[in-house]
Amino acid sequence: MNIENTKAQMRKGVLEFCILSILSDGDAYPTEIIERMKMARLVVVEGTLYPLLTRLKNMDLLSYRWEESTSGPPRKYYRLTETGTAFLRELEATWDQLVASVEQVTHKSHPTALDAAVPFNPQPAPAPEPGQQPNNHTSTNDNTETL
Amino acid sequence: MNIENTKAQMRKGVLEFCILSILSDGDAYPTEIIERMKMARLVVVEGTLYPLLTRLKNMDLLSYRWEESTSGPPRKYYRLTETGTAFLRELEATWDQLVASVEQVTHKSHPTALDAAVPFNPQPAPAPEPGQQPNNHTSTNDNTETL
DNA sequence: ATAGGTACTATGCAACACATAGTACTAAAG
DNA sequence: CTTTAGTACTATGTGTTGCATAGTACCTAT
Repeated sequence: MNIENTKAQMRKGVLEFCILSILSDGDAYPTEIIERMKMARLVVVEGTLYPLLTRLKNMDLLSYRWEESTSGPPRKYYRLTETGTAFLRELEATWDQLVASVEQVTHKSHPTALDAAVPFNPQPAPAPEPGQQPNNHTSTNDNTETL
Repeated sequence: MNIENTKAQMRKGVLEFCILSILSDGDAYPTEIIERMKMARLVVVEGTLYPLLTRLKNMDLLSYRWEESTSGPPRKYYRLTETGTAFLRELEATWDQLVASVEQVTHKSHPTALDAAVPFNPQPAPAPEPGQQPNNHTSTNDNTETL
Protein backbone atom coordinates (compact mmCIF):
# COMPACT_ATOMS: atom_id res chain seq x y z
CA MET A 1 0.00 0.00 0.00
CA ASN A 2 2.95 2.18 0.56
CA ILE A 3 4.33 3.11 -2.80
CA GLU A 4 7.46 4.58 -1.27
CA ASN A 5 8.31 1.30 0.35
CA THR A 6 7.80 -0.56 -2.87
CA LYS A 7 10.02 1.94 -4.61
CA ALA A 8 12.76 1.23 -2.11
CA GLN A 9 12.34 -2.51 -2.59
CA MET A 10 12.52 -2.14 -6.35
CA ARG A 11 15.83 -0.38 -6.01
CA LYS A 12 17.47 -3.24 -4.22
CA GLY A 13 20.09 -4.79 -6.39
CA VAL A 14 19.70 -2.03 -8.96
CA LEU A 15 21.88 0.57 -7.32
CA GLU A 16 24.85 -1.76 -7.50
CA PHE A 17 24.38 -1.95 -11.24
CA CYS A 18 24.11 1.80 -11.56
CA ILE A 19 27.20 2.52 -9.52
CA LEU A 20 29.36 0.08 -11.42
CA SER A 21 28.06 1.54 -14.62
CA ILE A 22 28.90 5.08 -13.59
CA LEU A 23 32.39 4.02 -12.66
CA SER A 24 32.82 2.30 -16.00
CA ASP A 25 32.90 5.82 -17.41
CA GLY A 26 35.82 6.69 -15.18
CA ASP A 27 36.86 7.26 -11.58
CA ALA A 28 34.56 9.16 -9.28
CA TYR A 29 34.18 10.00 -5.65
CA PRO A 30 30.91 9.38 -3.77
CA THR A 31 29.38 12.82 -4.09
CA GLU A 32 29.86 12.71 -7.84
CA ILE A 33 28.11 9.38 -7.93
CA ILE A 34 25.24 10.79 -5.89
CA GLU A 35 24.96 13.77 -8.21
CA ARG A 36 25.12 11.63 -11.28
CA MET A 37 22.32 9.45 -10.06
CA LYS A 38 20.26 12.37 -8.85
CA MET A 39 20.40 13.67 -12.40
CA ALA A 40 18.69 10.49 -13.47
CA ARG A 41 16.13 10.87 -10.68
CA LEU A 42 17.68 8.10 -8.69
CA VAL A 43 18.16 9.72 -5.33
CA VAL A 44 20.61 7.74 -3.24
CA VAL A 45 21.40 8.64 0.35
CA GLU A 46 24.74 8.38 2.08
CA GLY A 47 23.61 5.61 4.40
CA THR A 48 23.05 3.52 1.29
CA LEU A 49 25.93 4.57 -0.88
CA TYR A 50 28.88 4.34 1.46
CA PRO A 51 28.19 0.86 2.77
CA LEU A 52 27.45 -0.23 -0.78
CA LEU A 53 30.73 1.14 -2.08
CA THR A 54 32.50 -0.59 0.77
CA ARG A 55 30.82 -3.88 -0.04
CA LEU A 56 31.74 -3.59 -3.70
CA LYS A 57 35.29 -2.78 -2.72
CA ASN A 58 35.42 -5.76 -0.41
CA MET A 59 34.23 -7.94 -3.27
CA ASP A 60 37.15 -6.72 -5.38
CA LEU A 61 34.83 -5.03 -7.84
CA LEU A 62 36.24 -1.61 -6.99
CA SER A 63 39.49 -0.09 -5.92
CA TYR A 64 40.04 3.35 -4.50
CA ARG A 65 42.61 6.01 -3.74
CA TRP A 66 42.60 9.12 -1.62
CA GLU A 67 42.96 12.42 -3.30
CA GLU A 68 43.39 15.88 -1.85
CA SER A 69 40.66 18.33 -2.56
CA THR A 70 41.20 22.02 -3.06
CA SER A 71 37.84 22.87 -1.59
CA GLY A 72 37.48 20.72 1.49
CA PRO A 73 38.46 17.43 2.99
CA PRO A 74 40.18 14.71 0.96
CA ARG A 75 38.09 12.54 -1.33
CA LYS A 76 37.98 8.86 -1.94
CA TYR A 77 38.03 8.15 -5.65
CA TYR A 78 36.71 4.77 -6.68
CA ARG A 79 37.65 2.88 -9.78
CA LEU A 80 36.28 -0.23 -11.44
CA THR A 81 38.52 -3.29 -11.33
CA GLU A 82 38.70 -5.87 -14.09
CA THR A 83 36.57 -8.14 -11.97
CA GLY A 84 34.15 -5.28 -11.59
CA THR A 85 34.00 -4.74 -15.31
CA ALA A 86 33.18 -8.37 -15.92
CA PHE A 87 30.58 -8.37 -13.20
CA LEU A 88 29.02 -5.26 -14.67
CA ARG A 89 28.38 -7.12 -17.88
CA GLU A 90 26.61 -9.83 -15.96
CA LEU A 91 24.56 -7.25 -14.14
CA GLU A 92 23.55 -5.65 -17.37
CA ALA A 93 22.36 -8.95 -18.78
CA THR A 94 20.50 -9.70 -15.58
CA TRP A 95 18.80 -6.34 -15.57
CA ASP A 96 17.85 -6.56 -19.22
CA GLN A 97 16.39 -9.97 -18.66
CA LEU A 98 14.38 -8.74 -15.71
CA VAL A 99 13.01 -5.80 -17.68
CA ALA A 100 12.05 -8.08 -20.53
CA SER A 101 10.35 -10.49 -18.18
CA VAL A 102 8.39 -7.78 -16.43
CA GLU A 103 7.44 -6.32 -19.76
CA GLN A 104 6.14 -9.67 -20.86
CA VAL A 105 4.15 -10.27 -17.71
CA THR A 106 2.66 -6.83 -17.39
CA HIS A 107 1.95 -5.89 -20.97
CA LYS A 108 0.99 -9.29 -22.41
CA SER A 109 3.41 -8.65 -25.20
CA HIS A 110 3.39 -12.22 -26.51
CA PRO A 111 -0.23 -13.31 -26.77
CA THR A 112 0.64 -16.29 -28.96
CA ALA A 113 2.69 -18.79 -26.97
CA LEU A 114 1.64 -17.27 -23.67
CA ASP A 115 -2.09 -17.69 -24.14
CA ALA A 116 -1.74 -21.11 -25.63
CA ALA A 117 0.34 -22.66 -22.90
CA VAL A 118 -0.94 -21.10 -19.72
CA PRO A 119 -3.62 -23.12 -17.93
CA PHE A 120 -5.25 -19.86 -17.15
CA ASN A 121 -8.90 -18.92 -17.35
CA PRO A 122 -9.50 -15.19 -17.13
CA GLN A 123 -12.80 -15.75 -15.40
CA PRO A 124 -13.60 -19.10 -13.89
CA ALA A 125 -16.88 -19.38 -15.71
CA PRO A 126 -18.41 -22.46 -14.13
CA ALA A 127 -19.97 -21.78 -10.78
CA PRO A 128 -18.86 -24.25 -8.14
CA GLU A 129 -20.81 -27.43 -7.93
CA PRO A 130 -23.81 -26.76 -5.73
CA GLY A 131 -23.91 -28.40 -2.35
CA GLN A 132 -20.15 -28.69 -2.04
CA GLN A 133 -17.53 -26.96 -0.01
CA PRO A 134 -16.04 -24.45 0.06
CA ASN A 135 -18.87 -22.01 0.23
CA ASN A 136 -18.14 -19.61 -2.58
CA HIS A 137 -18.38 -16.21 -1.07
CA THR A 138 -15.89 -13.58 -2.13
CA SER A 139 -14.03 -12.74 0.99
CA THR A 140 -12.79 -9.20 0.80
CA ASN A 141 -11.35 -9.07 4.24
CA ASP A 142 -12.98 -12.10 5.64
CA ASN A 143 -10.22 -14.44 6.67
CA THR A 144 -12.48 -17.19 7.85
CA GLU A 145 -12.18 -19.56 4.98
CA THR A 146 -15.09 -21.88 5.17
CA LEU A 147 -13.32 -25.06 4.26
CA MET B 1 29.94 -10.96 -6.48
CA ASN B 2 27.14 -13.43 -6.47
CA ILE B 3 25.00 -12.72 -9.48
CA GLU B 4 22.23 -14.95 -8.20
CA ASN B 5 21.94 -12.93 -5.05
CA THR B 6 21.81 -9.70 -6.99
CA LYS B 7 19.13 -11.19 -9.17
CA ALA B 8 17.08 -11.94 -6.08
CA GLN B 9 17.58 -8.41 -4.80
CA MET B 10 16.54 -6.95 -8.12
CA ARG B 11 13.30 -8.86 -7.91
CA LYS B 12 12.30 -7.31 -4.64
CA GLY B 13 9.31 -5.10 -5.09
CA VAL B 14 8.95 -6.21 -8.69
CA LEU B 15 7.05 -9.41 -8.06
CA GLU B 16 4.27 -7.47 -6.40
CA PHE B 17 3.85 -5.46 -9.57
CA CYS B 18 3.81 -8.58 -11.71
CA ILE B 19 1.24 -10.35 -9.60
CA LEU B 20 -1.14 -7.43 -9.52
CA SER B 21 -0.74 -7.11 -13.24
CA ILE B 22 -1.52 -10.74 -13.86
CA LEU B 23 -4.62 -10.48 -11.75
CA SER B 24 -5.72 -7.41 -13.66
CA ASP B 25 -6.35 -9.82 -16.50
CA GLY B 26 -8.72 -11.80 -14.35
CA ASP B 27 -8.91 -14.09 -11.34
CA ALA B 28 -6.27 -16.72 -10.85
CA TYR B 29 -5.06 -19.19 -8.27
CA PRO B 30 -1.44 -19.36 -7.15
CA THR B 31 -0.26 -22.12 -9.44
CA GLU B 32 -1.61 -20.24 -12.43
CA ILE B 33 0.29 -17.18 -11.32
CA ILE B 34 3.46 -19.23 -10.98
CA GLU B 35 2.99 -20.70 -14.43
CA ARG B 36 2.25 -17.35 -15.96
CA MET B 37 5.42 -15.87 -14.54
CA LYS B 38 7.50 -18.89 -15.41
CA MET B 39 6.45 -18.33 -18.99
CA ALA B 40 8.07 -14.94 -18.78
CA ARG B 41 11.19 -16.47 -17.21
CA LEU B 42 10.33 -15.11 -13.82
CA VAL B 43 10.54 -18.15 -11.65
CA VAL B 44 8.78 -17.58 -8.37
CA VAL B 45 8.77 -20.13 -5.59
CA GLU B 46 5.96 -20.92 -3.19
CA GLY B 47 7.78 -19.57 -0.17
CA THR B 48 7.74 -16.22 -1.93
CA LEU B 49 4.36 -16.24 -3.58
CA TYR B 50 2.07 -17.34 -0.80
CA PRO B 51 3.31 -14.89 1.82
CA LEU B 52 3.24 -12.18 -0.84
CA LEU B 53 -0.33 -12.95 -1.81
CA THR B 54 -1.26 -12.90 1.85
CA ARG B 55 0.39 -9.53 2.34
CA LEU B 56 -1.40 -8.09 -0.66
CA LYS B 57 -4.66 -9.46 0.63
CA ASN B 58 -4.04 -7.96 4.04
CA MET B 59 -3.42 -4.61 2.37
CA ASP B 60 -6.85 -4.83 0.69
CA LEU B 61 -5.29 -5.00 -2.73
CA LEU B 62 -6.65 -8.51 -3.32
CA SER B 63 -9.67 -10.51 -2.38
CA TYR B 64 -10.09 -14.24 -2.71
CA ARG B 65 -12.58 -17.09 -2.75
CA TRP B 66 -12.29 -20.84 -2.46
CA GLU B 67 -13.24 -22.94 -5.36
CA GLU B 68 -13.51 -26.68 -5.67
CA SER B 69 -11.20 -28.34 -8.12
CA THR B 70 -12.11 -31.36 -10.16
CA SER B 71 -8.55 -32.58 -10.17
CA GLY B 72 -7.35 -32.20 -6.62
CA PRO B 73 -7.72 -30.08 -3.53
CA PRO B 74 -9.68 -26.82 -3.55
CA ARG B 75 -8.06 -23.69 -4.91
CA LYS B 76 -7.87 -20.20 -3.67
CA TYR B 77 -8.74 -17.80 -6.45
CA TYR B 78 -7.46 -14.27 -6.03
CA ARG B 79 -8.99 -11.16 -7.52
CA LEU B 80 -7.84 -7.57 -7.74
CA THR B 81 -9.79 -5.08 -5.65
CA GLU B 82 -10.47 -1.52 -6.72
CA THR B 83 -7.75 -0.42 -4.33
CA GLY B 84 -5.49 -2.96 -5.96
CA THR B 85 -6.26 -1.64 -9.40
CA ALA B 86 -5.39 1.89 -8.37
CA PHE B 87 -2.21 0.73 -6.71
CA LEU B 88 -1.25 -1.20 -9.80
CA ARG B 89 -1.26 2.00 -11.77
CA GLU B 90 1.07 3.58 -9.27
CA LEU B 91 3.34 0.56 -9.44
CA GLU B 92 3.45 0.76 -13.19
CA ALA B 93 4.47 4.40 -13.07
CA THR B 94 7.07 3.62 -10.45
CA TRP B 95 8.54 0.79 -12.43
CA ASP B 96 8.62 2.77 -15.64
CA GLN B 97 10.37 5.58 -13.85
CA LEU B 98 12.93 3.20 -12.42
CA VAL B 99 13.61 1.66 -15.81
CA ALA B 100 14.02 5.09 -17.34
CA SER B 101 16.36 6.16 -14.58
CA VAL B 102 18.52 3.08 -14.88
CA GLU B 103 18.57 3.46 -18.62
CA GLN B 104 19.79 6.99 -18.22
CA VAL B 105 22.49 6.13 -15.75
CA THR B 106 23.80 3.06 -17.47
CA HIS B 107 23.59 3.98 -21.10
CA LYS B 108 24.42 7.70 -20.92
CA SER B 109 21.37 8.36 -23.01
CA HIS B 110 21.33 12.09 -22.36
CA PRO B 111 24.86 13.36 -22.90
CA THR B 112 23.69 16.97 -23.16
CA ALA B 113 22.25 18.11 -19.85
CA LEU B 114 23.94 15.27 -17.99
CA ASP B 115 27.46 16.13 -19.01
CA ALA B 116 26.94 19.82 -18.60
CA ALA B 117 25.63 19.73 -15.06
CA VAL B 118 27.54 16.94 -13.39
CA PRO B 119 30.69 18.05 -11.59
CA PHE B 120 32.25 14.91 -12.86
CA ASN B 121 35.67 14.41 -14.34
CA PRO B 122 36.09 11.04 -16.04
CA GLN B 123 39.71 10.94 -15.11
CA PRO B 124 41.04 13.28 -12.45
CA ALA B 125 43.73 14.56 -14.69
CA PRO B 126 45.75 16.74 -12.34
CA ALA B 127 48.02 14.71 -10.15
CA PRO B 128 47.64 15.53 -6.50
CA GLU B 129 49.70 18.40 -5.24
CA PRO B 130 53.12 16.99 -4.37
CA GLY B 131 54.08 16.81 -0.76
CA GLN B 132 50.54 16.64 0.53
CA GLN B 133 48.45 13.93 2.10
CA PRO B 134 46.93 11.59 1.36
CA ASN B 135 49.62 9.64 -0.38
CA ASN B 136 48.09 8.83 -3.72
CA HIS B 137 48.57 5.17 -4.17
CA THR B 138 45.81 3.16 -5.74
CA SER B 139 44.76 0.77 -3.05
CA THR B 140 43.29 -2.30 -4.65
CA ASN B 141 42.70 -4.18 -1.46
CA ASP B 142 44.80 -2.08 0.79
CA ASN B 143 42.51 -0.76 3.46
CA THR B 144 45.17 1.23 5.21
CA GLU B 145 44.25 4.65 4.01
CA THR B 146 47.25 6.80 4.58
CA LEU B 147 45.46 9.89 5.73
C1' DA C 1 39.62 29.51 18.42
C1' DT C 2 34.99 28.64 16.41
C1' DA C 3 31.61 27.83 12.80
C1' DG C 4 30.21 26.03 8.51
C1' DG C 5 30.61 23.04 4.75
C1' DT C 6 32.17 18.81 2.91
C1' DA C 7 33.35 13.92 3.17
C1' DC C 8 33.29 9.59 5.26
C1' DT C 9 32.24 5.81 8.99
C1' DA C 10 29.26 3.10 12.00
C1' DT C 11 25.08 0.97 13.36
C1' DG C 12 20.40 -0.58 13.67
C1' DC C 13 15.91 -1.50 11.42
C1' DA C 14 12.26 -2.95 8.09
C1' DA C 15 11.07 -5.52 4.28
C1' DC C 16 11.13 -9.27 1.08
C1' DA C 17 12.95 -13.24 -1.83
C1' DC C 18 14.17 -17.60 -0.66
C1' DA C 19 14.67 -22.12 1.67
C1' DT C 20 12.60 -25.41 4.34
C1' DA C 21 9.21 -28.01 6.84
C1' DG C 22 4.76 -29.12 7.42
C1' DT C 23 -0.52 -29.70 6.81
C1' DA C 24 -4.61 -30.58 4.00
C1' DC C 25 -7.38 -32.35 0.19
C1' DT C 26 -8.44 -35.37 -3.69
C1' DA C 27 -7.97 -39.20 -6.79
C1' DA C 28 -5.82 -43.38 -7.99
C1' DA C 29 -3.71 -47.67 -6.79
C1' DG C 30 -3.25 -51.78 -3.96
C1' DC D 1 -10.83 -50.28 3.09
C1' DT D 2 -5.91 -48.25 3.39
C1' DT D 3 -1.99 -46.35 1.24
C1' DT D 4 0.29 -43.61 -2.14
C1' DA D 5 0.90 -39.81 -5.24
C1' DG D 6 -0.13 -35.42 -6.77
C1' DT D 7 -1.81 -30.92 -5.85
C1' DA D 8 -2.53 -26.81 -3.00
C1' DC D 9 -1.69 -24.04 0.84
C1' DT D 10 0.44 -22.52 5.59
C1' DA D 11 4.19 -21.42 8.73
C1' DT D 12 8.69 -19.95 9.92
C1' DG D 13 13.44 -18.63 9.86
C1' DT D 14 17.45 -16.54 7.32
C1' DG D 15 20.33 -13.39 4.56
C1' DT D 16 20.72 -9.23 2.17
C1' DT D 17 20.16 -4.36 1.24
C1' DG D 18 18.03 0.42 1.12
C1' DC D 19 17.17 3.64 4.52
C1' DA D 20 17.46 6.35 8.84
C1' DT D 21 20.29 8.09 12.18
C1' DA D 22 24.33 9.39 14.75
C1' DG D 23 28.83 10.41 14.76
C1' DT D 24 33.83 11.53 13.32
C1' DA D 25 37.20 13.89 10.41
C1' DC D 26 39.12 17.41 7.42
C1' DC D 27 39.42 21.94 5.31
C1' DT D 28 38.29 26.81 4.85
C1' DA D 29 36.45 31.11 6.39
C1' DT D 30 35.44 34.13 10.17
